[in-house]
Amino acid sequence: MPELPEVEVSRLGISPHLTGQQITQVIVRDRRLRWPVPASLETVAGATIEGVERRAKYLIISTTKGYLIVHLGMSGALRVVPADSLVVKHDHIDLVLGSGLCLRFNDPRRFGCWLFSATHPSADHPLLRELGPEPLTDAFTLDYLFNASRGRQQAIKTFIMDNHVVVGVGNIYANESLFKAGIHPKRAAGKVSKARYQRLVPIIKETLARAIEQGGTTLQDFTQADGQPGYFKQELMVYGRGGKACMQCKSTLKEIRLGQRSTVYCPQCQR
DNA sequence: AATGACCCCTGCTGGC
DNA sequence: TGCCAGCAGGGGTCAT
Repeated sequence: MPELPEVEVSRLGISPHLTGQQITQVIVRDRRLRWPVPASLETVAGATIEGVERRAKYLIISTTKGYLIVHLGMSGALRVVPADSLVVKHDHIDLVLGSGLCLRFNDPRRFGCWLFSATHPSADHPLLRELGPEPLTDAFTLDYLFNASRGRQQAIKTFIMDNHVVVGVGNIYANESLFKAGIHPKRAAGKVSKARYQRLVPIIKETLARAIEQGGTTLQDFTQADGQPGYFKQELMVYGRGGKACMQCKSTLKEIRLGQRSTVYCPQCQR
């Protein structure tokens, strides 16, 4: 679920309910997340929320008493619900708000995290300080990506999924973007021509941006008890379609593993 | 420095 | 129907 678009959609969905609200209570039901939830998390009780930002797939909740760093991992979800809503399995954390609502975190696999930072984490926190540029900003350019790729033997797919290179390109969008750009996922990043990066960079931006727009469906369902949308499934050209026909040339799509992740491509369209 | 393997965890699917 | 292997949208850490 949480690709960059989903995280951004979550941010847009929760931000209006959080900003300006006082945190009346912090409820931690299970501390066993990616890292143990620190006791310092509870110190934001009584603080007022100033805003919610996103950096890569991290959400940063700014409060008058410090910053919360939230990651959804593979299966995490954030919802704004009435504070007395029935707690279900895997509801690990609540931020109870003065409005009577609460921000509720559910995460079956517990790969997500909730951490506290006294200072703004984007520049100095170990998890955030080494991150590459945001793909949807002007910092992510053809020249940047091309220069970063020179000398790299690594497969281009793992290269564009590397958060040091560019953040937020998850497995789905790496597959889809390389297909649209006509680039074979195993090709060495350093051997892809500048002309092909010139195609790839805007394709990554467009693919992510459109998915955020589609995430609007999730946004509408946001306060409902459960919304399990499959809204970009119908747009996927290769992801999850191994063995099926290429939508462009009808060749059989190949599925391989690259960096422990399923990788699907068209051997005809992608070189 | 760069690269790849491994692991964290639960839930779902597909094969037998 | 039940059981089990394999896989899942992330990413930090460690060994090479």
